This record gives sequence, C-alpha cells and structure tokens, in this order.
Amino acid sequence: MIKNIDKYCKDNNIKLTPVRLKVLELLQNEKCGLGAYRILDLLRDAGFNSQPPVAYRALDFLVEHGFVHKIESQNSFVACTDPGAHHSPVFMICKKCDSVSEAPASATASDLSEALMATGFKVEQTIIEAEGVCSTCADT
Amino acid sequence: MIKNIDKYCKDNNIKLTPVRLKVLELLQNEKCGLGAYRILDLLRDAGFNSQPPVAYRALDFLVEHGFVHKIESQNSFVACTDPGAHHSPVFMICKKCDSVSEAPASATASDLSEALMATGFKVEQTIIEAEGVCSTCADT
DNA sequence: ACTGTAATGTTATATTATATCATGAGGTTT
DNA sequence: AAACCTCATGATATAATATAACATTACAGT
Ligand SMILES: [Zn+2]
Ligand SMILES: [Zn+2]
Ligand SMILES: [Zn+2]
Ligand SMILES: [Zn+2]
Repeated sequence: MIKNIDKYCKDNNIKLTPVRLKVLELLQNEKCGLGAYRILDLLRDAGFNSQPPVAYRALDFLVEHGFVHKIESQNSFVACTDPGAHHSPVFMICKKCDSVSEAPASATASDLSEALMATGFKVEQTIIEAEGVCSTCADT
Repeated sequence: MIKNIDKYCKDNNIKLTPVRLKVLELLQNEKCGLGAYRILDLLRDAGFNSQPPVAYRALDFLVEHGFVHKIESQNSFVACTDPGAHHSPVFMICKKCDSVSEAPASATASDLSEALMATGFKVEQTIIEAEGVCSTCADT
C-alpha cells in the first residue's frame, strides 16, 4: 500500500518525510484509531522528537493527502485502506473491540449528497461514522 | 417545541431543571453549534454557576435524552429539531455561515445500516455530518 | 554563495473534557 | 418529625486534545 503512496507523492511533488512515514506505518499497524498523543508516545519510542506539533503536523499532512482519516467521534486517526483514490469513506467503529474499519460503501455518500441537495444544501464532504458491533465481536 | 419536551419528561420521569432548560433554550436560539465553553459563558451571563462540569452535565443530560445533538466535527452542540422522536439525524454544516441544520433525511441512515450489514457489522448508531454550503449562502 | 520554500525544533498556551469529593434539595420510609 | 435515599449541584483540580508563535535547519533553484 506504501507503493501507491510513493507514487502519489512523486506525481504530486510532495514528500513523505521520515516522521510522516513513521506515523503512517504506526497507523497501518493498528486496527484501532490512535490518538495524537498515543502516536506521540510511539514516535518517542521510535527515537523521534516528541513535541505535540510534531505529531499534529504529520497527521495534518497525512489527512490532507488522504493517507489517513480522522475519526471525529474519537479524536483518533486511522490509515486509509485505499489511499490516493478520491473517496467518501464510511467508518465502522466497534463498541466492543474498538476496531475501526473503512467500509467500501461509496454509494452511501452520493445517495446522501443527492438527498441533501433537495434541501438546497451543496455537500462538499461527508463525515459518516457508524457505531455498533463488528462481525468478529458478534461471534463471541 | 418545549411542549414535546415537557411531555417527554413527565412520561419518562426525568427533570428539566433550570440549568438544563437554560442550556436547551440557548441552543434553540442559535442556528450554529455552540461549544461547551461558549455555553458556559452564556450561562454565566444568565446568572448561573459557571464551572465546566455544570455545562457538561447539562449537555450530557440533554444529549442522552435526545433534546440536543453533538456535532462531532466541531465539538459543538445543537438543539434537536424533533426532540422525543427516535431518529438518526443527518447534519448539514455550512462552511460559510457555520449554520447547522438537521436534515429530515431518515432514509439515509437505514440505507447505511443495510449496506454495512452486508459486511457483518451491526450498526447501532450513526454519525452523519455533511460539510458544504447552505442554500442561503449559495445565493450570495 | 545567495535566496526562497518547506520542514522541523521548541516553548508556551488555548481548548475541550473529566475525576473527585462535598453539599444541598426532594421525596419515602419508619 | 427523623432517618434515609436518590438525584442534582457546587467546587476544585487535572486530564486530554490542539494550536500559536517564533527560531532553526535542509535543500533546491539561481
Ligand atoms: Zn480512505
Ligand atoms: Zn469488535
Ligand atoms: Zn434530532
Ligand atoms: Zn451558510
């Protein structure tokens, strides 16, 4: 998946610097959202400078370029499962195991845009987070 | 609208105390989301005790009973436009004027639930926030 | 070497939210 | 009425999340 991202960076003339790459890797290794200060701790463990702006800048960059998404209801961050592609993600947040999965449900966002268009509102971006129980947890 | 709420409170044996009512009224008088500390200031202006827990407790109560919704992407709160009814709201947040409107689009949430069900995820609650430009702002 | 831009370092502070324990106001039971 | 229970509020402190501001460095283009 880093391959896609490398290509995207070259094409768009942006740089995945060491700290940005490290944050991305940390998020890709997790199935739960990580808070900025958790990320900061992990960065410190990995030998990076550990002041808050370091983490927030890396996260801002990653979110801006679509490599990472912010989970608003948790103030946490997750790696995108389809980076580079322009999409309106839907997140499934499990109340039992805290896992966050990005659903491939792209239809929803356009349905939503259309429904809201009828009210005169022009949608530019949607935040869709579903809380519930994931299939793994449902089995137990 | 307070009528519905009064009835709901009686039916459910819960109390809309002065501070809770005041917070609700403050939110009903606004078309934008208000942050907890903004509410705290307004409470102080109205002669109430102004420590953070006062506002958060009132907000927790109001959200818990569906009289108020939290806008996760803003850490702000808005009064519900259909309190008492069990619903999955969709919010339209204008980037220009900051107004927050609750859309009557109830279909979206059930569509979403069904789409996610296919992945094995059982939706209990959805957070849907659409950012864009409201009809008023579009005209200008 | 000079210059412009993006990135990082560093310190301080702003904003949002909760933990904890004490006090009070109303009902219910005895 | 007194004792008791429950819910709500008062009050202090602190945790968790996020940004402002300014200094320094890296590095590409001239
Ligand atoms: Zn994504
Ligand atoms: Zn789970
Ligand atoms: Zn509502
Ligand atoms: Zn507007």
